[in-house]
Amino acid sequence: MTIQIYNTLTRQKENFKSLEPNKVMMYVCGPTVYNYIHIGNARPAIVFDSVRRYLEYKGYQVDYVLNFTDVDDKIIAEAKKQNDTVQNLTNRFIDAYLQDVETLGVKKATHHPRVTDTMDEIIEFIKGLVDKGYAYSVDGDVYFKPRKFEDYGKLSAQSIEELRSGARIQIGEKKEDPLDFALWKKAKADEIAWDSPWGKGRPGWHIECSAMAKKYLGETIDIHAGGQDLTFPHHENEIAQSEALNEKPFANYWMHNGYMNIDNEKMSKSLNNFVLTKDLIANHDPMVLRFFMLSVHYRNPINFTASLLESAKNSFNRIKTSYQNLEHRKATSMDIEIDNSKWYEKINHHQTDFEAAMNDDFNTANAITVLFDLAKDANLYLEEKQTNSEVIASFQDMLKKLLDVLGITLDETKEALLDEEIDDLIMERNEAREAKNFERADEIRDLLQEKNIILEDTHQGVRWKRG
RNA sequence: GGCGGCAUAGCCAAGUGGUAAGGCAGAGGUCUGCAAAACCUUUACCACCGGUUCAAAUCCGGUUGCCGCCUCCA
Repeated sequence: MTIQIYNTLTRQKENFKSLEPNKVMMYVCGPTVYNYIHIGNARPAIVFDSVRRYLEYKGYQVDYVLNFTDVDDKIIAEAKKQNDTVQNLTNRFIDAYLQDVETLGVKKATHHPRVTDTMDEIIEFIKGLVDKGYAYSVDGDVYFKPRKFEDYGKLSAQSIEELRSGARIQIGEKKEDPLDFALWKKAKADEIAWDSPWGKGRPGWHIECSAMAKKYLGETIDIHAGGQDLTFPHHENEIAQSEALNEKPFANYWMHNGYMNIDNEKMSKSLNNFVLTKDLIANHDPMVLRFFMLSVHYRNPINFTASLLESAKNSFNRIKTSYQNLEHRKATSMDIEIDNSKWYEKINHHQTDFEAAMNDDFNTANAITVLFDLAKDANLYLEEKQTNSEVIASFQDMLKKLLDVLGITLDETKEALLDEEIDDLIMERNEAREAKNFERADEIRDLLQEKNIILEDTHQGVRWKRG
């Protein structure tokens, strides 16, 4: 069974075939680092991390590149505002970004290049485009000419004439055509700048990604991904730059994730309606946020509200609880000699279903449904009078394995020992229950609940969990 | 104006030609000293109108509503 990917370039699902067998080269557009990321920014990080994890699960070695745009107009403006250097500012927010996404279970990229560390390659790239006649310099600026690139508009499905009507020339720009976009921007008096054949300046936004993708992955890559809003102009321009220079396809598959909405409107820095990731995960289980995001197909929009997150938490709890109940049952399971093949078959069947869901353009919503099915069967198994520890372990292993593909981990540290006082209270309650002193038993249960410890009486003894 | 997306139960969300997955919330039941957890049962004129088809949530045309890109944005 092959993986199918919806390719924005062709607007249809295609069978995925990597350039090299068992290897995938993947580039994801990263953040411009002048602020903390909001949960909309976290969506591509999570979604494409799951894509990567699934590809790895399927045996591919994935070269995953996620860049940092660490110099641009907004960064310069923000640094000025904070009376800090561009470098200090960007270092700070790169660290913050990495910390946020790590908390969300995102694996580190193979490479995390920064624009400011890729300056030589960027300048070389621009030189090449100028030499080929795709770009021209005017008074310290360098512009790319989309008109010269025949396929311009192929990703966003727009004709060059239609695009032209919407294009504007900003004051101070010296473009030959409104569609032309900057590859190199001349530095203003006190701005951070690099030397180039066109004088002191810094790169335009689009050229960075073309140069970084080429440097770390090569001239043609397998998958290029990012948010839907990058389709035009950013990715369209990347294609134009890279294919104009390299004369070969830039990326075989283009993937774009849908927006994170808030009150049904796009969450964005410019609309100022965002929720910072760091603020949210300070008060909520980051795995719940991840689960929430993956419960919707990556190309569809997600509306964010507190109650939807709460609902996702309850959903996730179903899987978590199932795992914990398996864990609790381990102690009283024996290696009984009965035929367990039925359960093993079920477990394997769920794995197959999970893969089928993921093969279908990374349909994590359906993959999660399979996790519910697996948890359901685990719960049914726990209804059995006698359980086998190997079957229990198989359920647990499969749950963990599939959750791991989605980048979701179950917190097992809670199994740490309770302190003695609590332990004593549980013992006392057990004695009270045996003596049918239910008043005292309930009192103790309420007392522990105040300490966020929930007791559950089962046929196999008392089970506890944190609330 | 150009391009694109979306509309499925109280809520969220899969499903893109064969008669509606799953989860949350709710209701009833089983189990339990009571709870909890779990299990069982239960909830859909698939925005509207027309067309194609033996058959449409799914394809085509139209209508309405919402959203996005075309300008920095994941």
